[in-house]
Parts: sequence; C-alpha cells; structure tokens
Amino acid sequence: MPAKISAQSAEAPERSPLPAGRNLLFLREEELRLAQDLLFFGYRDFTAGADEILAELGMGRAHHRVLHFVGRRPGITVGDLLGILAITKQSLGRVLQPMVEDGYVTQTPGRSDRRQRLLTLTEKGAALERRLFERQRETIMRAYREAGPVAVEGFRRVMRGLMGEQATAAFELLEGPAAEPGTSR
Amino acid sequence: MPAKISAQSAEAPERSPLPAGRNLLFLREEELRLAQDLLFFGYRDFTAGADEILAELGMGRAHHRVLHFVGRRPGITVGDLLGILAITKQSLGRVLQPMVEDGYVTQTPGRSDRRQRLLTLTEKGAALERRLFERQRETIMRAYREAGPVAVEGFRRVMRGLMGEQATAAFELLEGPAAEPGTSR
DNA sequence: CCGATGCGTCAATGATACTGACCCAAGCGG
DNA sequence: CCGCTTGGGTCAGTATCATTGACGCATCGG
Repeated sequence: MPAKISAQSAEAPERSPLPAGRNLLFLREEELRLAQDLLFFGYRDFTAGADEILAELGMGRAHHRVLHFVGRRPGITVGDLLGILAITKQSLGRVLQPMVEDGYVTQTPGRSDRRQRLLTLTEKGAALERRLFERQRETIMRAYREAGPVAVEGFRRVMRGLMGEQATAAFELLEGPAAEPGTSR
Repeated sequence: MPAKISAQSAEAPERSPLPAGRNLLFLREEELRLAQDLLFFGYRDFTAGADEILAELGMGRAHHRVLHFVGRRPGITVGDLLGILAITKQSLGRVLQPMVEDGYVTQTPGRSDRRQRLLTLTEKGAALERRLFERQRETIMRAYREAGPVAVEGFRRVMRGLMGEQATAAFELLEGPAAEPGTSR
C-alpha cells in the first residue's frame, strides 16, 4: 500500500580495504551475505502477489508452476514436466490431477507414443495463468524499469550462474528451440 | 550423476524486432517470463546445497534462516526476527525452540527490557551457520565471478526492486546501521 | 513375446506454514 | 499499586508441498 520506494543507492562504505587485490571486492564475504539477503527477500516478494490469488482459489505455488510451465511448453509430456520441476511423480500428481478435473489442463495421448499424456492449458487454465502472470509482471516490470537494461542483463547473468547443471539443462530446453515433445532426459 | 555444465552464453537472438519503441525491449512479455524462469531455477539451486546439509541434521530451510539472520544481527529480539521472516510466532517457535534446546542459539533477557529474549548464536550455532554459508558461498561466488562486477551490481538493483515495502524496510534495517536492539516495528 | 518405458496410484511421513485463543511476566501510566 | 499493554511462549487444529517405495497398466520396440 504505501508509497515511496526510493531505491537509494546507499553506496557500500568499502570497509575493509584489502580484499583479494584487484577489483574483486564484490566477492568479499559481506557482499555474498548481502546476496543471500537479497535472494531471500526478493524471491519472497516476487511470489507473494501470485500466492494471494492462488490462495483464493485454494491452490498453491505448485499449481502455479504447472500452469506456468505447461503454458510455456504446450503439449509437454508429464516426464519432461517432472524433469523441469524436479519433484516426484507423487507430488506432481497431487497437484495435476485436480487441475485436470477442474478443467485447467487437458491431457491428450501422444500421437507418436500413446503412452504419453501431453499436457496443455485449457482456456480456463490459460486465463488463470494470465492473471497470475499479470500480477508478477507488475513486480518484475517495476524492478526492471527502475534498474535499467544494463542491470537487467546483469541480473540474468547472475541468475543463470546460480543454476546447477540439471537446472541449466532444463532451462535451455525451455528457452531453447520449440523442442519436439519427448526430447529431454 | 551428470557431468558437463558448460555455461554457454547462448545469447538471446532478439526475435521480434519491434517492442515499445525505445530500448525497452527488456520489458516485453517474453523477457518477463524469462525472469520468472530464472528466479525459479536460480533460487532453487541457490538453496539446494544448504538444504542437503540441513537435511542431514534433521533441519530445514527455516532453521537456516534463523541461523542466518541471528548471525547477522546478534542480540536481535524475537519480535524483530519475526518481522524479518514475516512468519507467525508459532512457526518461528517450532523451529527456534529446538535450536535453543540443542544449543545452537541462546536467549538472554534484554537488559533494558527484561521481557525480551535477545537471540545470539552459540559457537555451535555459528559453526553450523558458517558451514551452510560456505556451501552457498561457492554457488554465489561462481555466479558472481562468471558474471563480473557490473552484472553483480545489476543483479542487486533488480533484486532490490523486487522487494515490497515491508521487505525493503526489513532489508534496510538489516544492512543498515547496527541497530540498537529493539529498534524496529 | 518380453523387457523397458510412461504414467498413475496406494500408503505413510515430514517440514513449513497458518489461525485463533490463551497465558505469563514485565513495562508503564495514573 | 492497579490495571492495561507489550514481548514472548504455547495449545490445538489445519493446509500445502514435498518425500520414499512399491505396484499396476498400457504401450513401445527389438
């Protein structure tokens, strides 16, 4: 509700003057602890808006993830989705099943492999995903705009660097070419 | 299991050439969805290492947060910690109590207000926090080093922008002056 | 035809979080 | 000194998200 955010660049006072040697000041312990704080607060508030909407519908973050990734890769297989989310079949099933029953997601047998259940958002599902996206969009857009394009590029580079191999693979599968269903793993 | 990481800088191809008008390309929907992905994967892997250590000790992320923030602000009051974590007394109690019993954290009555229980890490607690930090340090340090100082600054600016007011306040209280115990709220 | 694969499902467990109510001890104003 | 407020703890009940391990079924593929 309130008002001013004022991203005061409080300029770190550069306390201990002797780090490694070069300009590696940004690798000092204090700087790394700052990163921990930023990730904690930032991630929490990033998800907060969508969480409110989800709560009204009796859903949780897990539902949002399904909507998000199925929306991003219509026709994705259950296996690929599991690979992206890195959770167990159980956990996904508990969330996915009701979403199918409630008409947010459809399962259609794969044409080349009929064992597969290709997942796609229904109109209802796409609408909810849209609504959740719009909410987070505001948060990200504000942060991006205030920070500027150079900062955004830096943000991306750092976030990518945080990912391990498994996530990097999933990420590249996602952002990459419109993978033909059943590609991964 | 896996092997090669190869952080191939796949350089976004800049698909649709006509955004808003200026150089606001980075605010397009696709770019914002990319941010969602990055935050999801990045945050997950950022916490993954510490989670493993915690699991061995029968603890969870909540315990880590307590260790982290108490370590950052020795002598913090329970109320201030609650404000930072933004959880209920119940949730904190369930985690904090065992940590006191197991000798990770000490509670000492405030000298000016004896109702307060000022929280401080014991040596044991500090050691564990240290261990957890070292694990995350590797992850962050790698990401920071690969990305470079400019990117790091951008990362910080964006993450700060993601925070809401409540988090911003807590954040500034944390990073700011060595607040005299009992300042906030 | 038989083994591997894709998917669903049963049962049990644990961590994290919530709400609302209530209690105790200490601070504080009158 | 008497209330009221505040800092903190606690009880009871509930919900989400995640886990492990085993099993069933249909389909693929050599």
